[in-house]
Parts: sequence; structure tokens; C-alpha cells
Amino acid sequence: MTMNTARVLQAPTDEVRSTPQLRVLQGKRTSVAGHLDCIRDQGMRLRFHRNEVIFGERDAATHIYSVAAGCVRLCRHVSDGRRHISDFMFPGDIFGFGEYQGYPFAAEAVNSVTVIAFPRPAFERLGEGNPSLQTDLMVHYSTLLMKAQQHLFTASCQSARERLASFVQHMSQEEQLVYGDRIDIPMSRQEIADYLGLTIETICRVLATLRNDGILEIPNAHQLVVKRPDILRAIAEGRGTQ
Amino acid sequence: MTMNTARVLQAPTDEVRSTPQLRVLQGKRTSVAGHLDCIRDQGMRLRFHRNEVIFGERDAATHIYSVAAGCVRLCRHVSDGRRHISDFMFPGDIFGFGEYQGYPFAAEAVNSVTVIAFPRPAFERLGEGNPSLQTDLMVHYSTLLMKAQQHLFTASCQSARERLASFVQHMSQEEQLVYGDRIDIPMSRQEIADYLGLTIETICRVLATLRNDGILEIPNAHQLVVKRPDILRAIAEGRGTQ
DNA sequence: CGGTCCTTTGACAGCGATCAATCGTCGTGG
DNA sequence: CCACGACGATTGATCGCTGTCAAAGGACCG
Repeated sequence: MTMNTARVLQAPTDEVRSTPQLRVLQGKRTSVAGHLDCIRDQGMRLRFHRNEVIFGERDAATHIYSVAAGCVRLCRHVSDGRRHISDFMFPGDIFGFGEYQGYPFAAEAVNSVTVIAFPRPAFERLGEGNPSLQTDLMVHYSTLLMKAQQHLFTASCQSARERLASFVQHMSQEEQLVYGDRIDIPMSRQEIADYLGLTIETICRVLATLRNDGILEIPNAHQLVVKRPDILRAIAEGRGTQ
Repeated sequence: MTMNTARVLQAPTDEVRSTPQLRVLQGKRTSVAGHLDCIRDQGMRLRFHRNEVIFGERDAATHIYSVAAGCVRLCRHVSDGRRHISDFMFPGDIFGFGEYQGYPFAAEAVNSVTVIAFPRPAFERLGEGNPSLQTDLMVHYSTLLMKAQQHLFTASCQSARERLASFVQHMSQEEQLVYGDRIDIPMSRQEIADYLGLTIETICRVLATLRNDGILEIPNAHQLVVKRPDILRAIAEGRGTQ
């Protein structure tokens, strides 16, 4: 966090103004990102390596972040070492708003990450007298809530095989990760486990069964090929034959 | 849903205007409820008995509801008979807004319920040019999201004993349910199970161990007395000695 | 008093966790 | 270029928690 604060305080760079991502991603992921483009000169581009902390649990919520490149995990750490990852953020996603006291979770880099940090006051000024942003924010919240409830359902009601199928299904819909029929999975097995509420061994075992069943191919630990999207989808939706 | 629609179409009653609940609960649960008070003459008071459907999954999202009395479950039903309850709503809570396509869950009565249904257009007119409501809605969304993430954490990372301790902890903070040291639990064991992602048998067994450990007393199936709130809290937070 | 529904308890099975060992990959230094 | 070490992934063996199946108990209502 100290490192983070230090970097945030530096002047905005020209890079920010010329970054094409925000414009390209307008509306593709969330229309709120489009509004952020209006205050792009107040945003600061920050870089993080794997496992570096973007902000910590209970840090003061001073900034709003937009992912420019890489993958960020939003997570909570428990005293006994358990970790829960509530979500992964990809380019175009925004996070860190909507918490008025302090961030309820930490944000950490899954791989090499570039984020753009916007000071919260700038964001709030932008919102005043801007009904269009208000509406978009509302829609964004509503979407987040539905995603959280979907995840909750997965965690509460589904078996390990179903959860993993849901996860792969989600990843296969992240355009950022897909190259041809190959999906690049930036997160480690442990991160998938903490996201799904399982252990790393279970992740490995279930992936192995999905591979043996001809549903997936696993060229290496960070790549997947879905051979039978139909079956995968059926499993994810609880209609699996097994 | 047909029953629901039919009732919604009847004229507003005088009961609504004179109901004291909304005023009393302003700010106690959510400040959004205070705004609803402004259009209380457009709200319709509806009653439901246990297990009656207030609205179904995928119904058009025509109304916003405020609970006046009783307990409502928000749930999803899966083809193979599984049911997931994402939340319980108590007097003063509002639900059914923020879904623009259709409700992503069903709302059903846990016990005898009175709700007030506000037509969505009236609510949206209220929001136009009302920055105070916009802000309150934002805060409300943010709270919902944090609740959902807390629930997600519980479902993903906690044991049956921890989940049940969390649940009782929550219920003990619902002023509506507490009479002296007694908590009135309106929901059945099956509903608790579907909320926590466990089975009814596990709920019974874990309740029995909590009773045998002197942490709870269970006068009857719908009442609880927390004898050791300290220990209960410790278990809920994953600091349980066992 | 009988019936229905919900709750509780028991016996057992299975899924996923735990513990442990091996394998594979990558980066570093000799 | 190869050897080594570190780290993550994989696989195996076993345990325990929770699910499943079954039956009995209890509350409520007609």
C-alpha cells in the first residue's frame, strides 16, 4: 500500500491520455468506463507485478481503478490463512468504488497488471449533475449484484465438477483470454481454488477428469481448450449426465 | 404471479397512507424506504400466506416492494429440485428494484407477509432530478453488494458449524425477531439449509451440537436463545476452538 | 383422534479435504 | 550448456465432514 500511495501521488503521464483501451472498451464491458474517460487526465497509470498489492483490506477508499492490462484478484484474507477470492478483474473492468468507509477487500495482481487510478473526489464531481453516469452506475451495480448472486449460487449448490465447469465457461467468455480455441488462464490453480471454495488438489483432479472425458484439453497449466462446449455448459448448468 | 398482478391492479387503500412502518423505519434499515414514503399513495398493500409467490423468477419487473410485516425469501429454483435462497427480507427492507429485464429470483412468503408494491415507473419518476434518492440508492446497492459478498464468503469458506453460527448471529441482529433474549426464527429448517447451502439434516445436527455445547437453547423449532454470544461470534468468525 | 408436515436422530456412503510424495517448469548460477 | 533449487502442478492414500436414506418423534390442525 505504501508503494501504491507513493505512485499515486506522482503526476499523470502522457501515456494515460493516449491509452486507447478506455475508448475501445466503452460499452463493451461497462458504460461507466466511458465516463471515466472524461477525467482521464486525472488518472494515474500504475504497474504491478504478480502478487503485488494494489490496495489492502480496510485501506481508505481513496481511488477508483480501471484495469488497462492484466488480471486483478479481489480477495479477503482470514486469520487462519484461508483466502477467499470474490472476483477477477480484466481489462476494461473497474473496481474500488461503492465502498464509502474503506475497501472491504484487497486488490492484488494476478500477473503483470496496469491499472489507472482515479481519485474518488474527481469521480464524485463527475457524478454530480450527470444523470447519465448515475444511471450507468446503477446498471453497473445491478450487474455486479447479479454476478455475485450467480457466484453465490455456484458456491452454495454446485459440486466441484459443476463449479469448475462454470468457471471455465466464464473464462471462455472473456474475450481478453481467448486466442482461437485456446483460453489463456492467468491465475494459478490455487487462485482458482480460492475463487471456487475448493482446494488446489480438487481443482487438479477435476481438471484431469474433464480432460479424460474428452471435454477439455490442457496443453499446459495456463492454457485450456474446450473440446465439448456443449457438455461443459450442461455440467455448469447442473444438467450434466454424471 | 397472476394472483399478484390481479391484486396489484386494485385501487390503493387507505391503510397504506396511515401505515406507520415506513416512517418509523426511515434510516433504520435503508434510507431508500424514506423516499418511497413520498409515493405511498401509489403503493398497494398486498398480503400473502406462507409459501405464496409474490413474484416468480423471470417475471417482468413491474413493481418495487417494501416489506411491512413478515418475512420474504428471495430464491432461485433449479430444474433438479434444488433451491437456493439468496436472502431473507424483513420489515423495512425493500426488494425487486435494480432488475431491468425481469426479476432474477422469485420472492415468496416465509410466513404471513404484508408488502407494499410500488409501480416501477412511479419510482423512476421519483428518482429523476432527485440526487438525494440517487445517492441513497447507490449506498443501498453498495450495502447489498457487501452483504452478498459476506454471504459468498460464508458459503465458500466456512464449515457447517461456522455457517450456522453466522446465520444465528445475523438473526440475533434483526431487531424484528428479538424479544428479550429470545430470537423468533420465522423460517423452517429447510429454508435455513437452502440459505446456507447445507441439508436440513446437517442443520438439525449442528444445532444439536451447539445446544449440547451450551451455546444455544432451543425452546422450540422456531425459537432460539443465545447463551454464549461470545463463543457464537468466535465460531462465526472462524476463531472457534473446534 | 387421526393425519400431515416438519423436525430429529441414526446408519452409512461419498465427495472433497488433508497429508505426502513425485513430477515438471523455469530461472539462476556454476 | 548443464546442474541445481524453488515453486507450482499432479497424483496417490486416507480421513472426516456432510449428504443420503430411513425411521421415529413431535406439533399442529381438522
